[in-house]
Amino acid sequence: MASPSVSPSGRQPVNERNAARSRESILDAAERLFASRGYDAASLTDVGSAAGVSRGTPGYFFGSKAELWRAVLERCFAEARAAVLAGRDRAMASNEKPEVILAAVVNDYFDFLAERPNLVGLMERQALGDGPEYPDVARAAGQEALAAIVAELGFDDRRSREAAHLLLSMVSLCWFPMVHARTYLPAIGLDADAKDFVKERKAHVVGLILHGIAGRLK
Amino acid sequence: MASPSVSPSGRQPVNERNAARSRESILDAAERLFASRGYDAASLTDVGSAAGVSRGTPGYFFGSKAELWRAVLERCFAEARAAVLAGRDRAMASNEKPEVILAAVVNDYFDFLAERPNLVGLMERQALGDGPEYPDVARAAGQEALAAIVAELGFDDRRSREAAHLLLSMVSLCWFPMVHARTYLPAIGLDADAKDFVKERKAHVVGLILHGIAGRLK
DNA sequence: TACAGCTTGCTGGCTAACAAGCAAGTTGCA
DNA sequence: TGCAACTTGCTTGTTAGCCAGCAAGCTGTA
Repeated sequence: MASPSVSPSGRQPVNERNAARSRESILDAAERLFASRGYDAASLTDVGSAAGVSRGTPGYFFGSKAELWRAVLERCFAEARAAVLAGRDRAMASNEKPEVILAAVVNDYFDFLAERPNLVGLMERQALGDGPEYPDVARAAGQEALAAIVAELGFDDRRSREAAHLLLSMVSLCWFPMVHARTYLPAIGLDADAKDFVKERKAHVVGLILHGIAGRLK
Repeated sequence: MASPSVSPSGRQPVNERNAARSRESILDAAERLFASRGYDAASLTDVGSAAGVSRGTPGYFFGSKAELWRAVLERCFAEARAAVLAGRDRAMASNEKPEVILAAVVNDYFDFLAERPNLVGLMERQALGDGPEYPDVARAAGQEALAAIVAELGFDDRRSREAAHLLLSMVSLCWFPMVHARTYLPAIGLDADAKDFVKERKAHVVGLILHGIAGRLK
């Protein structure tokens, strides 16, 4: 764990107490363990020791395992939502053509997912019904992403359904290879770790999306 | 459970013993429970009672929970592989143009997944590292699907990589909406159960794929 | 044909491990 | 000193796996 900071007196506090820091450590550890092992297989004992606190501390701060799960999901999806909003603002400010923006969105989303394996794992597990259900937790990010796409493509209400399909396709294309990087990809001869796989994949996906909507913009 | 068959004497045997039938019942129950609840959350007691046998019987036939998991995966992927081979043969025999065949493949794959939620759940869980790892189990089906696509599109060796990306895209587009039908789809205003969602979605995916490869065949 | 002897299918009791949650105790800090 | 921030012991429940045993029914023999 992180080495304890030196107190003003210069002495090393052996058991420094810091509720905020402990909470965050627990959330971090739980996020990692829930995402990688799943709700059942990640015990509160594991979470505690990964967070550098005792077995009982996760329960002390979060009340129950189910509440800890919820807190992890909420923090994670809040981050995803913030990323969507940031991406939207960047796109709106850029004054580029929709094609260029879509390509950038695919690019950024790919990188975003690659940097956040925990988010991918958690959402995946939630979709599979792992852990207590909190069905509303992904809604805000989805709605905002959809609104951003609709606005960006200049679609009217009648075609927002088309935008939803397009968004779903983009997400599918970026998401699936992350989840199945160690199972399906090698089975068809692709190596997610190869030097230029990501670049190659991005190009392929951008190509599909742009050809797919060619002539249907505005 | 299935009603016991009538013995030659006409009497109903109370405890009909039938190893083959018990094995299949256990595999069926385990497939369902592993897929829906995950490896840890599905206990051997649950499997036994869902299969109409005692708590100890799954262990008797399969040795351990890990072995049962493997047996379930193997049966499931064997079925998937058979479906790939059947689809390939149908396509080869049809003499249709590649575009038509690709559209049919998307169509059939969509329906195949919709009819086999257990396969989807199991492969998803395997990708997430749930249960003991058997990394080789999906390989045969993937290889054969890839070979079929390459042959069908008339790609040479140099372009088999392109075919792999195309296959990956098709699978991603069909797969993701199945897994996230109750989470992501409603978040972007789509309803997987709506009357014509499937038709609409198929059309969208076929459109993407065909536009994406337009002018790159042969 | 009958029946002893054996195999095989299946059950359920037992155990050791480990889980979550609670409550009582301890320690550092304002 | 008082309270918040923890830890530790305990209870209760659940699990996988082992094992002894029972019963169905086959097989060889007379």
